[in-house]
Amino acid sequence: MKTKTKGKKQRQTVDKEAFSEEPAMRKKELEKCLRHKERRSGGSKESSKVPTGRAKRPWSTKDRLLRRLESNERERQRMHKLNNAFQALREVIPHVRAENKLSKIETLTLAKNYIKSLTSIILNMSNGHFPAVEGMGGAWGSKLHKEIIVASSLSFFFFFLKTNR
DNA sequence: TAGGCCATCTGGTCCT
DNA sequence: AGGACCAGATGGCCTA
Repeated sequence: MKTKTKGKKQRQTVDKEAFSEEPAMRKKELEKCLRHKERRSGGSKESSKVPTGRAKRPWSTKDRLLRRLESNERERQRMHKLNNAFQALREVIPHVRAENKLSKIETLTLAKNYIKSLTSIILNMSNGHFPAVEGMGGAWGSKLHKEIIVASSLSFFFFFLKTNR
């Protein structure tokens, strides 16, 4: 059972704990999963994806379900990590809506604008060359990131020298 | 009540 | 081979 923050909703998850409980419960969850699966596969929209060439695994229905549940759990953990990262980002972005939690899209947009602002501030302060912000693509994650840190440090250093003379 | 936002499930694909 | 990543689907909660 997972509880969402904000008391928004309580969602029933078919997790391994439930799976390993008493047989009646286990059977119920199994049936629920299979029903859900049938509903999806028997839906109006047929999957247009080309089946992979990978050999079919000789797993029983139960094994398949167990692996599915494990996979679900991993995916849940991954999403939780992603949400933690979003939360960490929210906490470092200055914004006016302190009482309302920023949505994910708002967080990303604000972060982008914030970075842009800081970059232009650094650029103005250092008065030197700085790589163009637009069109840098993947470089943001590595090379440019280091350059920003170096530029920030230099800017701060020069600023410090000027103001402490 | 419609629309926005979100968590979760799921199956395909990529990567190690 | 198996885990990570991704995108689509689904359904719940909240607000205007």
